[in-house]
Amino acid sequence: MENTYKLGKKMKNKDVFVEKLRSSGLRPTKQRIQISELLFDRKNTFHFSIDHLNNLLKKKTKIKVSLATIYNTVHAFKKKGYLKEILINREKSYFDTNTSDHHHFLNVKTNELIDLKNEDVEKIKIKKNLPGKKIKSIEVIVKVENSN
Amino acid sequence: MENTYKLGKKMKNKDVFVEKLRSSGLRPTKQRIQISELLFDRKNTFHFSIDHLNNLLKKKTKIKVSLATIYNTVHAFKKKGYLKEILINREKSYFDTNTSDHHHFLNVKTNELIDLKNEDVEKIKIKKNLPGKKIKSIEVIVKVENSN
DNA sequence: AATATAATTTATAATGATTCTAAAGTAGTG
DNA sequence: CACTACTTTAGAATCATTATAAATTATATT
Ligand SMILES: [Mn+2]
Ligand SMILES: [Mn+2]
Ligand SMILES: [Zn+2]
Ligand SMILES: [Zn+2]
Repeated sequence: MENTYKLGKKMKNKDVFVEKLRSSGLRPTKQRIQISELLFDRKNTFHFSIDHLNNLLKKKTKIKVSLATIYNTVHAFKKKGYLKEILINREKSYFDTNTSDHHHFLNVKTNELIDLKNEDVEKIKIKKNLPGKKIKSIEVIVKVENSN
Repeated sequence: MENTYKLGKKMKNKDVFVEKLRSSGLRPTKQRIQISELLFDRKNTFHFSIDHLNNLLKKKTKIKVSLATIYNTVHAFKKKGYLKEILINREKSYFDTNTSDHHHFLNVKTNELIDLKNEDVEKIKIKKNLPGKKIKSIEVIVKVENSN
């Protein structure tokens, strides 16, 4: 029953994103729709840098999107909670289309990130607490390298 | 019996760092000795940025040390294993004089880091492993904010 | 102690990801 | 269509970091 539209016709993907943008208070411009399709119209979530997204746009789409708009859009999506930023590297920002709480493997050679499923990490227990502070998130990064 | 020198006289701190530098293959220049004293001649380890270290040098010492030398020295010390780099922020690099394996609280408002003692975190168990890869380190960052 | 050599420091320029600016373009509203 | 606020864009500005290359210094050698 999800993804219905008007007279029960299935919505086109584009319309889903138009809806999502509008309901977020973001005008559904062709740039934002195009970026939404690249980021969210997939079976699996993934991790990307601005540079990576820029290349995707150049390869997979006809419209030209300026770098400034890519930055603007990614930050808008992050602010709305559709993306998370991940800190693995000082040189570049990385983003994650998986916005749930989860942990990561990080290949230190390639900077490739791989999601850890929650069942793959035993619950983290912090036995200390800081007075006047509350825990906002707990993030684990497991750095890995080739084992030969 | 640690920290002895020649005829059993106690080494001066400076001499300790001269020794440490020389045994690391780094010439004991006055800049490196000065930075060593600021970073390592303390009761407790701490976290710092290049900017922070630069301010310390200006306030606490007479000699002038160029920014380039601060960068060079911090990177040399990191390479020798006397410092660790911590990624909490894309804007700046942060370093840690505690080079043991340990986890952190991070105050997301102030970017202040606080070490978690090993006994404060229940052992992290990763139940999945990546074929052909071995775990190099596991780092936990517990983000905290004011709880009012 | 003077000399030679390589390492180090330094001022300054270059880099590069990100942010800013302000002008042109576009979506929504009536 | 006309109006307004939002968005996109090219290009400039920012700023932490790194590179460059000349001057200085540490150390080994005579
Ligand atoms: Mn950001
Ligand atoms: Mn570095
Ligand atoms: Zn992820
Ligand atoms: Zn620490």
